[in-house]
Amino acid sequence: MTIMTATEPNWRTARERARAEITSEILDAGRRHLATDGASGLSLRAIARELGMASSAVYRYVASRDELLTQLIMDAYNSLGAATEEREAAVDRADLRGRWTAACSAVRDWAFANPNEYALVYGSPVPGYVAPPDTVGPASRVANVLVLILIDNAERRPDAAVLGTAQTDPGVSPTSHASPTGHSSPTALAAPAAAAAWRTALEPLRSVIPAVVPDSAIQDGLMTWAGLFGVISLELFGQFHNVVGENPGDREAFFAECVTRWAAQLDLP
Amino acid sequence: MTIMTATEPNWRTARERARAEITSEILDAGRRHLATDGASGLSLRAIARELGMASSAVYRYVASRDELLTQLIMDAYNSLGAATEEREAAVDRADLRGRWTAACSAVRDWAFANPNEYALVYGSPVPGYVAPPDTVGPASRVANVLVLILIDNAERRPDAAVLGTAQTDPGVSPTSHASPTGHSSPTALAAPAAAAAWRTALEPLRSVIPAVVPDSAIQDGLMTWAGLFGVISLELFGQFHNVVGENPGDREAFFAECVTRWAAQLDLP
DNA sequence: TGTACATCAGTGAACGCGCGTTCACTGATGTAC
DNA sequence: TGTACATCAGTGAACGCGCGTTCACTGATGTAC
Repeated sequence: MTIMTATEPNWRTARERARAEITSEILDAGRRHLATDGASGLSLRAIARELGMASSAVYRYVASRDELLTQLIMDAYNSLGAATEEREAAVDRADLRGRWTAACSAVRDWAFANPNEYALVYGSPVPGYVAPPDTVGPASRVANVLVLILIDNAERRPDAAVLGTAQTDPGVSPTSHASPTGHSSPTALAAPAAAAAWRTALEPLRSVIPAVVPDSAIQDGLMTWAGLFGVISLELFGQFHNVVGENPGDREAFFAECVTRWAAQLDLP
Repeated sequence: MTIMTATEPNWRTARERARAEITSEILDAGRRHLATDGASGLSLRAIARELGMASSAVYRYVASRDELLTQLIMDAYNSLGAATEEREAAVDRADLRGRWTAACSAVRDWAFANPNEYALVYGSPVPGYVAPPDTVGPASRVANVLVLILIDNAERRPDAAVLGTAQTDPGVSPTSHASPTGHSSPTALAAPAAAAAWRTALEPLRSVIPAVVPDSAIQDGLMTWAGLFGVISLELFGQFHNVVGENPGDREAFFAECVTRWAAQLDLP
């Protein structure tokens, strides 16, 4: 069973090597079960059965069902995060639109390659399960990539920052960088003081993003972020039936057009 | 138990009245169970227990667990659809922006009032469950409301249609009605023939929408539709932590700003 | 209005299944001398 | 290099639980004459 090789010299003992191997086999089996039965159908007994071991043996590797679930969630976030970072990093730093496109399609590709892990983290929450704080870091890797693009874009023409910050320009709700129609929000006209409420709402993100990025760009960033995951979720969860074509290439073409328009909304060059 | 009143004269017998009453009690209990245990935790035995009847008695009202689930899904779609239609119908027909705002906030309000039913229909699909075709109609009620707004908006200035239809304007990807930056999509520059792919992808929706509405407006409509459900899902499923503020009014203010900007993207007056 | 029969709601026991988790135990692997 | 002891992987039985669904049965409600 345990093959003695010198190819992995950093493993101390055969026992540890075997342990790592079986642990990852358990995680793999868990991922496979996620596919057929969903998160709430994840069963330690079924995994044990699949690996040909007694159900009690799994407890040598995993403390409980919930711990396995947490592990799978973290892995999913990290896998998606790594895929996105990698694809985005391959693009020339100055090509903001290219970076945006790379990141978006990396997310979509990952989601369709791993639909159940996507559903696990971006679908309905597992009832009765509460995510431990360890998941926060991995969960924000995709967002981080997108935020960096926003920052680089703002630094490209830093004048926009002065126009956009709450201090210098309160109460006005710029509908979009790109709107020539010049609608001002009805709320802004009726109650100038309350119109800054959306800026206040952005505080948590605002506090971790440099001042070059105007509030309005943060708002736009969040909206495209929501659009990205909205499009992917609707498609993956079956809401595109009779809406977007199902012929080869249709879904991809629709998504590509979304990415293009999001880029325009973000004013990426 | 059964109170004899003449207030519902259309009920033929006491038996039928009781039957309808208990059926709806079962559905209510099902909805309550959805809340605590999620769709995959929905249990006929638990419902029977809650109603104080033998587990086998539920089968007088419901053929199987899957049938109950289907019923709950249809009810959810209909409830959301009715809420949206009602709120939107209360707005002056000419006030397109008001109608859009009413529809959007109706969806959000309903989602937060019925988080589990929302998750049931817009969250991860229930593993092993396939929705019967009866659900298609109710499922599209929200979309219908939004589409009608798009149509009325296009009819407001029908010239846009000529500019936007595939026949007269193929290959060019207008990033937005409202974009003054004038980026043309890189795809369009590289391969004009393939650039119309996104138009082809819109065919299913295209075929049920009058020609006054240009392809580009359909694309924008789909993107805001995805943005709407994306924002609601991300918020409801807990992805706004450390992103959008959690003080009273923050989430609402953020959403209101989203609605305003979506309206601008759709070029609503 | 009264009786005979049909319909239907509800019962309780049972079948066969799967689950998470614990526990005392065996036997192999690793470590200290 | 060899032995004695500690560590750890894996076993199999058990506990107590919940589930969907079926079935023969009782008793109440409705209907036709």
